Amino acid sequence: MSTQPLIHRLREAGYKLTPPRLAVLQVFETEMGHLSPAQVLERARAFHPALSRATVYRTLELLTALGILRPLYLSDGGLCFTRADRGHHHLVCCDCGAVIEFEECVVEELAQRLAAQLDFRIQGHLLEFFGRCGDCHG
Amino acid sequence: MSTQPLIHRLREAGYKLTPPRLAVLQVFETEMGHLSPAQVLERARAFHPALSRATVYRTLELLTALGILRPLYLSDGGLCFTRADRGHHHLVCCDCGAVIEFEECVVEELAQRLAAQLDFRIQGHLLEFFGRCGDCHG
DNA sequence: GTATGATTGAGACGAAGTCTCACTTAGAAG
DNA sequence: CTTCTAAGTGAGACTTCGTCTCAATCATAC
Repeated sequence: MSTQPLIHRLREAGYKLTPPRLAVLQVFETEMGHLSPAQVLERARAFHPALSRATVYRTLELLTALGILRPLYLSDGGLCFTRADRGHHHLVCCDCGAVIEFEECVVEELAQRLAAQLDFRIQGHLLEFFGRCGDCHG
Repeated sequence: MSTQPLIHRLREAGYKLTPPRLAVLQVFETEMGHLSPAQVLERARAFHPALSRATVYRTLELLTALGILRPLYLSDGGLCFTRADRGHHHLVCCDCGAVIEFEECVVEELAQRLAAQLDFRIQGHLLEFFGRCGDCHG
């Protein structure tokens, strides 16, 4: 994700390019994983110290609507955001909350089929397995 | 999901069988979809009017630990619970929030492979596609 | 029936997200 | 460059949601 084309997308959609928005974009430029709104706020203040909590939420919502970010609800209870240009695959332990990520993706073909059948433009996916990790099932 | 064997599981695990726990179990006996804690509270009060919010959370946590329920973090922002004995497959529209469920499951084989590789006892899964539904993409 | 530890309800508490509003600013127009 | 204006912002009040505490209650074993 390079910031340049994203700036274009903002302006094409009629939104202004402001320091707070740039700061949030910059955070996700270097972040490959997922971040909570509080983490985004903390990191984005490195670029724009006056950034407020409300603006972080507004910007995350905007970038989600534009398909640049996507929300991710992890099993530890928190809402996070991640870049929309990747799939997410993980196993979550219901007991200890451990998250194991894996890369293998078996859903691309299904995605294309569903997109065609349902007239849905698919941007990404989340595949989550849950159960007990080796430490927790005795 | 019949309540009888679940009652056994509770007692075998050393937990008492109380009216609040029964009430929550009864709610999920007739509910095929997912419910937020607030919804569970509301519905379970039909069976046990004095039920408190704290107890709902405690019971949901307990039933999750026992593998009877599982948390589900939907893209509309809320934590829900659903019966753990099914997979969940849906498409979510980032624009309007519409959720389209589908049944086809392509992950069973992958689940078994990962379980073996990672020593993980898999109880269920969530497969979520996101993007824009037919109404929202122009 | 009694004893006892698990479970509960109520409400205080804390964290997280939303809303409002006066102020600021990005971008357009001249 | 300067002016104008609607979009965007920060601050903080507010609401909502989940957690914690603790005295009272209750399920179960005996």
